[in-house]
Amino acid sequence: MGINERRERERAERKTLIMNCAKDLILDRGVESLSMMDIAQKAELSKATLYLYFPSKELLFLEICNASAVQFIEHFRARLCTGLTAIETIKLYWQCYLDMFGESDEIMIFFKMWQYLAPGYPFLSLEGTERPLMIFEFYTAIQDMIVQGVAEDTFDPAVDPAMIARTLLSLFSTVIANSAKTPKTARNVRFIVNELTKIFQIMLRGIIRDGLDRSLLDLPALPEEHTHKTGARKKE
Amino acid sequence: MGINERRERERAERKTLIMNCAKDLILDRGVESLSMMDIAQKAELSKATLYLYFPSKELLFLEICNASAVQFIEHFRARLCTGLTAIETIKLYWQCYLDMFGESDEIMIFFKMWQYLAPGYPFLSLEGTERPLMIFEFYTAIQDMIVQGVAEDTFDPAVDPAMIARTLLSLFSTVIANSAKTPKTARNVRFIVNELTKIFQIMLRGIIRDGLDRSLLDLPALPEEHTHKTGARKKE
Amino acid sequence: MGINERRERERAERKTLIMNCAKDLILDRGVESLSMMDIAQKAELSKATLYLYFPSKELLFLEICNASAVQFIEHFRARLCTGLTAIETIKLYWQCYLDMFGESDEIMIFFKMWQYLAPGYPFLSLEGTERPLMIFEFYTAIQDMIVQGVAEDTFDPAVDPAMIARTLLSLFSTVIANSAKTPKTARNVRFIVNELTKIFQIMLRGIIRDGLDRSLLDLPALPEEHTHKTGARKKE
Amino acid sequence: MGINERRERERAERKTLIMNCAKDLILDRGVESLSMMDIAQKAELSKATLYLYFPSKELLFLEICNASAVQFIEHFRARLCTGLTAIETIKLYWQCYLDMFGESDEIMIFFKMWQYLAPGYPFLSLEGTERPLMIFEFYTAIQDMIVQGVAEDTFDPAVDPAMIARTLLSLFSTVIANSAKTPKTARNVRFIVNELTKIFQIMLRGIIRDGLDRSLLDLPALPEEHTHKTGARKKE
DNA sequence: TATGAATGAGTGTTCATTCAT
DNA sequence: AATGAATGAACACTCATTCAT
Repeated sequence: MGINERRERERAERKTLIMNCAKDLILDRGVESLSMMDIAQKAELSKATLYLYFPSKELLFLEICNASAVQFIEHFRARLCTGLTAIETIKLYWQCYLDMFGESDEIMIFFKMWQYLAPGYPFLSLEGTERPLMIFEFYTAIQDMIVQGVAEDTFDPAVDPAMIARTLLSLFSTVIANSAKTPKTARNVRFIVNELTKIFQIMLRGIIRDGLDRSLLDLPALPEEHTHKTGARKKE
Repeated sequence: MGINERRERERAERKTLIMNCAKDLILDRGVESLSMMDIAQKAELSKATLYLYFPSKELLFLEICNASAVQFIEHFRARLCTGLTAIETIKLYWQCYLDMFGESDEIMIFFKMWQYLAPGYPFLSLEGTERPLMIFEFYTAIQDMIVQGVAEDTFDPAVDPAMIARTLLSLFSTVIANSAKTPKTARNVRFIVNELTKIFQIMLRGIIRDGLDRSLLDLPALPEEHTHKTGARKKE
Repeated sequence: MGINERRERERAERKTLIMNCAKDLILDRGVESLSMMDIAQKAELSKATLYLYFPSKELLFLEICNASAVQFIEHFRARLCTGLTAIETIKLYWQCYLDMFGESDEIMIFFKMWQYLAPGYPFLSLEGTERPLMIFEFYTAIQDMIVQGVAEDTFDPAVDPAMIARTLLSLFSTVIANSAKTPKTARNVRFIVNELTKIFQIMLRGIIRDGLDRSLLDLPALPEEHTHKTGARKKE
Repeated sequence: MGINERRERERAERKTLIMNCAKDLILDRGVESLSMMDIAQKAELSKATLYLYFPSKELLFLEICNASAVQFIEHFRARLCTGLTAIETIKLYWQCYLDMFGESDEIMIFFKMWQYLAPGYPFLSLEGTERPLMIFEFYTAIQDMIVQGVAEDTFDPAVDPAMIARTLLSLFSTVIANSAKTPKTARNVRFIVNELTKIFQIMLRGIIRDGLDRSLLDLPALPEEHTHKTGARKKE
């Protein structure tokens, strides 16, 4: 069986290689204008070889999107512990966003891909899609926190947790995907993160139960020393 | 002179025909995959004929976008009167959205086009674009209202009006453009409008000055009799 | 009959107008890239109207070519008088070239058109062409002079007059048509004329009968005062 | 390594196939009206395949032109030896033209391509062209010979070598390119060659130093047995 | 397993020509 | 007589996908 295992490992490595090349190109030049030939050239493979690992361009893209989503979700789950209040969980979730955004480009790739592959999601066809998108995890995680917050009497009981989850995700998606459009040198991580934080905070204030102290919701700010970090992915 | 007038009228009608065909296709299948040949076929014209009315695909698209923007802005301006408080103006602005959204597809087309033509706007390159996009009007209108609200001591003085305007516009854009992706038959105008209303209300609650009564911000709901109306554009 | 005459006169005027517009455009931008729409716009007529006066683009061009040829030939014939030796006639012919080249753009238009319409002529298909090109007149005129020169014992009896005529015409054509490719401001009439004169003189020296004094063949040089004149056609 | 070599050989063969198809079409119907689709059809390939071998139409044409130029220049250089007088070198150069013209169509293709790619050259923009055209070699070779002839006191010191080179090249170009326009069956190689020879001889006589014996310049004639050969390229 | 080669179906755009009015 | 409108056929070029080797 050793030989089969090695085969599978090598196959996985090749897949990862291809996906990483595609990711680099997505960051550089966007999803729309990305062709299979571009990816093949970057990976120093032939176009035909790409099709040995991915049955189509669409599915390659989908896998990239999911892989990035998994990275975030695992990052989040690794830090999640039991016994947290809704507010604490939300703050943790938020901190994970900031971590990922400051330290790697996976979040950007995820949102760019998502907007390309399922632009309407999650505002529509939540149930209709047959594609196994990890996006669902992002969505339910937020939703669960809101539900918990309502149960804990922190959030206005009139809020619709599903809608809040959709809206927050959409906002994050828009802000982050757009920030990816600025050239790397000019992209100001700190600015984006602050923008996101403010929006998030406004949304939370908007759903807090009447009478509670708003300062409960103050979110962690990006530590000063992250300002100059623009992402971990190395460029050749 | 009668003949020249008729000619001009017919020409304008033909332009409108082409733009309407393009709009229908945009609503059906999105902007990205829309080709000049598709439009020509829909309009039952030759591709070359399109070029008699629009010098390029880009300018055809821009004209569609602007025409839709103008429709909204005129609708809004016609209802705008002096002496309104910020909150009243915001409610009016909002009502105009609802009117347009319930009665025609122009808002949808506008937001789809916008996302295609200036995808990062207004989150980036506010000043950088040299294209005379009506989008700017949408943006400044919201911003002005927030500024007025801060001045009137209705909104939290800590808010950044430009950021709020960006965020609101982005939310409207995302929700509406995405709602356009659902098949016509299934699209539930009432659902979308309620969604938008709730989001807007949450955002406003999030920026209201501490201590003010939130019910000040209650927005007009879509009247019951609009529920079954799904848009004025006829489909062949 | 007066009304018919006026009609015909007006028709001729319109034809001339169209041809002049085409000529201007040929001088400016060359023959290859010249479209019927360009001509129509310049003439402030519709494309369809052009077809009332010329059955096709090709025949319009042909007529322009012939008209320019006629201008030169008439210029030459008006100055031709009986009793001239071959050398004298050649010098006269030459002087007419210089006149036309210095004073109007007809020669340029003619050669440009010629190269476009019948690029191989007269090196080939002298007899094969069914198109009534005035080019033939240019050719036979030179040929006749060479024949006369041989008869008068000025030129080497071994020369083939037809071939000399073909070659000279080809040289003039190449030099002049190419000179038209330089931008108007830079075009140095004097340079071109001197170039042509030297080439012509070399050809004549090459065919003079052995033993005759070469200085017989010295050609008139362009008078100094023509240097700054670059053509009579006015530009709007 | 054998497989790579074979691949490269096959690729070169396919390139040659495409170029040869293009050449045939150029000979048949000229450069101006030649489209990529024509070439693809002739080569029994798809249009897209052509782009696997040549990045653009322009570069395909340029390569054809240069390849033909290289053929001539190599033919000439292979025969060039040191210690020749200017007259001898000129005669050799000439003989090489005749060889090529009698035995293959490369000269024709070269001149046709040249007129298409750099129509004014060398009469204008000698220095302005940034395209690495082999044409330059043709030109300087002739110029050098004239300079040498003047130095050796064979040619009239008043001649301008650059101008003579321009003129001769233009003549060759015109005659040969034009001769390519006659239908293959009718094209009389002998006639063209004799024509060229006479013209060349006349030009040389026109610039020989006064007093020298003209018979010095007698050029080699095409051997009788070449008369019926009309070119080596086979037609399907 | 990997790939070079190939291609069909497209893209936006241009233009000489026709025809109803 | 004049023209606005229309178009078919063409153009150079691209790209996701297939297949023989």
